[in-house]
Parts: sequence; C-alpha cells; structure tokens
Amino acid sequence: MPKELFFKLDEEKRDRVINAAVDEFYEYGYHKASISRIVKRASIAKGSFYHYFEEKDDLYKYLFELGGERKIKYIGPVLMNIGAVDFFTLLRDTYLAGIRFSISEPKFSAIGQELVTMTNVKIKDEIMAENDQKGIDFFMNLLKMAQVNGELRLDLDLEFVAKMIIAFNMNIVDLYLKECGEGPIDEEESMMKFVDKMIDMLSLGIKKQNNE
Amino acid sequence: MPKELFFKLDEEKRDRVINAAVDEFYEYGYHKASISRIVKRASIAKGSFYHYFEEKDDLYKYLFELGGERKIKYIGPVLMNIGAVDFFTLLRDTYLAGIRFSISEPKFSAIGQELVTMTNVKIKDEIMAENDQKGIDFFMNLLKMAQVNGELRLDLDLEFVAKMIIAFNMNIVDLYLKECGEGPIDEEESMMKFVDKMIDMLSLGIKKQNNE
Amino acid sequence: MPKELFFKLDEEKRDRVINAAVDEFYEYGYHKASISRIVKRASIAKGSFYHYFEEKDDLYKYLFELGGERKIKYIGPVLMNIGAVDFFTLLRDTYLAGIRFSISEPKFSAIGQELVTMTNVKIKDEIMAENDQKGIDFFMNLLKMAQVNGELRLDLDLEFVAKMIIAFNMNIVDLYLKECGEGPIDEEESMMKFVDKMIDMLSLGIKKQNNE
Amino acid sequence: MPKELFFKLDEEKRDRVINAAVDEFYEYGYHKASISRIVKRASIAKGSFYHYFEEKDDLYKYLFELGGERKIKYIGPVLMNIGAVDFFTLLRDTYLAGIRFSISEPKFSAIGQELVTMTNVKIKDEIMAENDQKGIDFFMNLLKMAQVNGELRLDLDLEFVAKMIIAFNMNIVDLYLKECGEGPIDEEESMMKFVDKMIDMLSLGIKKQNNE
DNA sequence: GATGAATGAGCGTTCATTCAT
DNA sequence: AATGAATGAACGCTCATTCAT
Repeated sequence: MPKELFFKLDEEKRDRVINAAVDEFYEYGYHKASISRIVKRASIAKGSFYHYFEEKDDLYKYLFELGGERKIKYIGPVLMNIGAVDFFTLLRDTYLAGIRFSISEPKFSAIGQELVTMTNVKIKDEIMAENDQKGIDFFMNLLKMAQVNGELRLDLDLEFVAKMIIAFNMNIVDLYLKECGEGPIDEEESMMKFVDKMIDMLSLGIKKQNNE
Repeated sequence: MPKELFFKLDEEKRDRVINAAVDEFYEYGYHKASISRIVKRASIAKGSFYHYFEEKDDLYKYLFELGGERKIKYIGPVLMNIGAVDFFTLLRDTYLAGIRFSISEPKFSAIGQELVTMTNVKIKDEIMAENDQKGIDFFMNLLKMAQVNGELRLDLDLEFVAKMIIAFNMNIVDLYLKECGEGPIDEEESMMKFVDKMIDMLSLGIKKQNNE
Repeated sequence: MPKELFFKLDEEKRDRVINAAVDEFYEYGYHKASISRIVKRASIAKGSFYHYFEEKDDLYKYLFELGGERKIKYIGPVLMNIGAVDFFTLLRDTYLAGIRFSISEPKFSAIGQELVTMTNVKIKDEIMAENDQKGIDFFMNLLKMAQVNGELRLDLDLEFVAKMIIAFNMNIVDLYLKECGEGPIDEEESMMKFVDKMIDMLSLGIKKQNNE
Repeated sequence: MPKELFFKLDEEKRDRVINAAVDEFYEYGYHKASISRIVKRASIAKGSFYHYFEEKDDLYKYLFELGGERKIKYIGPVLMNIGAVDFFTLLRDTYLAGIRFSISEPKFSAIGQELVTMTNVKIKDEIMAENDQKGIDFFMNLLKMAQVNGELRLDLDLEFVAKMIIAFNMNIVDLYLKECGEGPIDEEESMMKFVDKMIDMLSLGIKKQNNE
C-alpha cells in the first residue's frame, strides 16, 4: 500500500502519478517498467516517489487494487440482481460488465491480465493469495443456487465449472478485444452478440441434440 | 531465427545452448532472462552467442518454434484419426495430448504460456502474427466437418467456437497443472476425468435440459 | 553545538532527540546513521531537526560532549581522592570507573570508541583537537605528583606514560567488554580482577625480577 | 576474493585498481568509499569492476588480505629470530616492524585500523573471525616459551597479557604516527626510542622498586 | 570461428538538506 | 517555531551488446 502521504496529495498530482504508473506498466509490463520513467512521466522527483510508495512492488500492488475497484464499478451493479434474474442472464451480464470494463479501462485491464499470467514471480503469489479463492467461492455459490433453482444440471463438478467460468471470462475479454482490434471497439450490439455466443455455448453446449 | 552457424554446430553443443536457454527462460521469464546466465549455463562464450543469434529475441523466437515442434509430436498422432473418430473424441484426445505435452515438457509449455499472455511486447506480435491464424483455421475445418457429419449444432459461429476451443485448451492445461500442484502430476486417470469434464461441459453445456 | 533553540526545548522533547540520536549512532555508526531515522525515532519533524542543529555533524559532536559529561559522573568522584590514596589505587579506580561507565552507558561508550578509531574524517580532528590534550595533561600531572611521592620510577618519560595510560584505558574497556560478551557483564568481582591484572602489569611489568 | 579475471589482468591495470581502491578506502573509509569513484580513479568501466569483484565487500576483504601480506614482509623476518633472541628483543622488533609497516604503507595501515575499530558491521565479523584468534594464540605461545626460559614472571595470565600486547601494538603504532605528525616520520632512531620506552614500561613496570 | 573482457546506460533505492506553508 | 513534502545527486549493481584478439 502507498504511504499515507500519497493519499494526502492533491488529486491532480496523485492522478498524475497513477496515470504515469498505469501508462508505464501498460507499456513495459511489470518487469521492465521503470521508476525513473514513471517519475519523469509524472513530473515528480525520484525522491518523492519513495515518499509515496515503499518500493516498486508497492506501487504495482496498488495499481492492481485500483484496477479491482474500478472493475467493481462495472460488475457490482450486476451482482445486485442475484436472485432477481436467472443464472445465465447473470452470467451474461457479468461477462458483459467484464468486457465493458476492459474497453473503458484497457490499461488497467491489461495490467491485470499480465499479473494473472506471470510466472515465477514473488509478487504474484502475494497478490493472488486471497483474490483467487474469493472469485472461485463466489461463482460456486452462484452455481449452487442455480442448481437448487433447477437451472443447472445436477451432475456438475461445481468447483470445476466455477474455475472454467472465470477462465472463460478472461478468454472472452481477450478475444473480444482482439476481434475489435480490427474494428470499432465500443459497439454495444457486437459485444452482446459476442457474449451471447459464449453463454449459448456454455449453457447448451455445441453438440447436436437428438431433439433438434 | 538463429544464424546459419548455429545449425552447423555439433548437436551436443547446440543442445547445450537450447537447454540452457529453456532453463533460463523458464526460471526467469522473458524479461528477466539473462544472456550472461544462459552462456554460463551452456558453457559457451558470450561472443559465440552473438554468432549464433542476432539478439536475445532471436533466441526466444527460436525456442517458441522448437516448443511448437515438440508439441506436434503429441498432437500430430491424434490428428491422424481425423475422420476415423467422432469430433468430441478427437477434441478430447487433443486436449489430453496438450496436457501430456505440458507434463513432459513443462518448461517449453510454461514458456509458451508466458508468451501468450505477454502484453505490449514487440516480440509477441512478431511471433503470433502467423501462428495464431493457423490454429484457428485448423479447428474451423474440423468443426465444419463435424457439422457436416451431424455431430454439431448447425447454428454455431464456427470461428468463434474455434477460438474458444483454443482458449479452453490453454485453460485446461493451466487448471490441470494447478490442480496437480497439490498432488501427483502423472495420473492418466485423473487427467482423463479432468478432460472429460471439460468435454462434457463443452458438448452438452451446463444448463438443465427439459428431457433430463 | 546545537542551536540555541534546542536548549529552549522542554526537557522531554530534548531527551527524545538525544536518545533517538544515541540509538541511531550506536546502531548504525557515524557514517550510516540517518537523519531520517533519527527524526522518526524522536517523533519530530525533519525541519525541526535543522532548527536545532546546523547539520548531522553538529549533532554528532554534541553527543560526544554529552558522553564526556556522563563519563565524568563516573570518573569525577575518583579524582576527588587525589592526594588521599596512592597512585596505583587511583589509577585502578579510574580504570574501574571507565569500565563501569561503559557498562551502564554502553551506547555512549561505543559511539566514543568509534570516534577514536575513525580515520580521515574531518569531524574527528574537529572534536579531538582540544579534548585529547586535556587528558594527557591531566595524567601527566598525576604522574608527576606520584613521582614526587616516590611511587614511580624517576626515569620515565611522563608524557609517553600518560599517553599509554590513556590508550590502555581504552584497551581495557574494550577487552573487558569482549570478555563479557561470553558471560554476565556486571560482576563487580570479575571487573576488579581484570583491572588488577592490568595495574599489576603496568606497575611491575612482566619481566621476571632477580629477587623473585 | 576477487574473481579469477582480476588476477589475469596485466599488472599495470591491476595495480591501478588496487591503488584506486586503497586511496578511496583510505580517504573515505569503508562506509563512504564509492565504487563509482574507484572506477573513475582506476579508469575502468563500472561494469569491469563487477567482472573483477563480486561486490564492494569483496574488494574490501581483498585489500585487507593484501595489507596482511605486506605486513608480513615486515614482521615475518622478525619471527625468524624466535628462539635466537630473548623475548623482549623479539617483542621490540615486532613493534618496530609494525611501525615500519605503518610508515611505509600508511594507507593499508589506516584501512586495517578502521576495520579493527568498526562496530556493528557484518563484514567485520567475517574478516575477523579467524584472524583475531590467530594473533592471540601466537603471542601466548611466545609468552609460554619465555616463561619456560625464565624471562617472565610465572604469575601472569598469559591470555590476558597476549591480548594486551596486541592492543599495545596498535596503540604504539597509533601514538608514534601521531607524534610524527608533528615531525619527520622516518627517523629510525626516534622510532627505536619510542618502542624502547614501551618495552621498558611493559617489562619493568612504572612502579619504583625497593632495590632502586 | 571462438573467445571473454570491456563497456556504459540504466536500474531501484537512499540521503542530507531545503523551503513553502 | 514547527512542519514534512520535495528535491536530485549519488549510491551499489546488472545488463545486452561490442570488438580486439
């Protein structure tokens, strides 16, 4: 966590630092991101940086947290509907929210992605320790509820499915962004089509059923 | 690509270089891997390295290619069965082959995973440019054939499904290895159960059907 | 010397600063002691520090002076006996007092020791300039008196002996503390034995005399 | 220890590095000595330094060792006389050799002195661990022999005396150099007078004997 | 063709000191 | 008088790459 001082900074400066850091980590990745460049980008003194943060990792963890907070702005409202809408609608809205977050905060999103896929790095375990399990537990609960409501097959390994749903969430964001690399990125309609295909596949499978 | 000279090396030396590089990239990741350590591991001179390879990235790309070749040793045989077995069996065997590759070549596998998830790194685009499309095309063909054979729903966006299948392949390897972090890694049986759950989900979906 | 303001501080705060400084210089030594840590330890503002002291060295010199004052509390009473007890008893008590000071004020003692042994440091000469000669003069006077009283050989170079006595004082403290590193540090008895060996050596020498 | 490469350097360059380091450590002391300045003084690249030495401490330890070797050139010949001359002559010659070393290698001498008196520094213990005890053992053996030969009092605590002799050695060097700060430094005669006073004090003590 | 010493820019971090509030 | 944020030079150290032998 940043030191107290960082939060006492006037917002303009704090934002300058955050933006500089986000840009840098986005552009260079965790390993090659450089404090020197960050302070230059933010127009603060090198020494100041170390008044705000314990060390490089401290900043990185903070960005991750910030990213989480921003993501919640997108996903939180969806979760308010738990119980009010059916499971697949909820899942669809969650996926949609994820994509929307990634579109409007592409740098935070990319930084998060990198972390998820980093290997052999101390900081990953430090950050992931709790966060990982949380997500799995959340979706397992959701799945269990849906099962009880008769929305899901009863012969599922819920933990497995939960993990897959999370993994798919990443895939879908990833793929959608790639897709859009070739076109306009903010079409609500295309986004929905995309997610619907995913939900359709996940809910019904791709196998031709006898009764079709 | 390595320079000509590299391929003129006697095999033992070439292998030493490759193994050293694989170990280094596996252990430190793309960004932190160090040429100095690689040449030390390989017991060659620093200068020699630059006779064999243009630069660090050159080596990295070569490793990726090598990894691909080794993976084909596992997946290739499965593909011989195209036409002889049904689609889902084929898919299942492909996934199984992927896991087996990752278990017996964990370092190549990890290096590949890292690349896939790297962001904003020049080298990624250079490598991915062609390779990506190849895989997509391959699975699209497979899917088309399965559709024709009446194994798959007709209302699928095959390109989308192909991309998902590829993404799921990565997920499944990843998850299986994580799972096995907690247990023995080479149980054929557990591997199959794992993959079957995936195939089941992908083929039938998770939604409760009326006729259940 | 500290600035006026420092002495106008209420005692509690002044002590906090002093203790913080003593702790810091003891722990890190002159070169590595950090103002930042000192002000943190003392819970004062960095700016305040520079209101109290000209600079780092200023504080250091002051600590040295303080240490001298505290040492006098131990040695002063001994010197009251000048004329009342014989020279070697006086010397013995001086040495004992030195050890006692070092035991009860180990940090001041260590800081002083470090200074004595510092080389090529501007501050050392600044501090030592006057203090050194004072001690030499004092012991020369003592020695002269003892000579007059027939306690000492007449063929001694008193300045040389005075310097040696001072040097030995440091040695003895140093050695005693090292010795005690291996045992309890506060045994009056062992301390006396230790000093007596020193006095014995200094007074009679180690050479076998004919009349033994 | 320096890396192999350092010893393969042509002598001129190696000497440049050693001299630069000696000058730097002499001038700034262990803590403030700077690699940047050393490489500048030696006109080598920063990177080269780290090809020659593991780290700063590595260089420092090496200098200490070098100093030891040079000192042996002075003290070694004296020790050849063990058994051939009486104890006090031997001791006198040892002290003289120590002074001569310090006069002709004042920087090495000063660096060694600093180490002896450093506190709370990891490197000290690393270097001192063995060296300390060696010296004590050496003098204890010498003392024991002298006792057997009837040269020394029999009621001495030999370990204590050995430690004192070593401590005195440092004092004497220190004091002589200070003394000479005020005059020419290389007068053989004055040096001998100085040491003789020390030996006289140590052998006979300063107390007036009855038979005088 | 092989070698490995040399390079120097760049890294993350610490520090004593200044100065606006 | 007190504050503590800001500064930026300097630190020890690493690195990919070059090039003379």
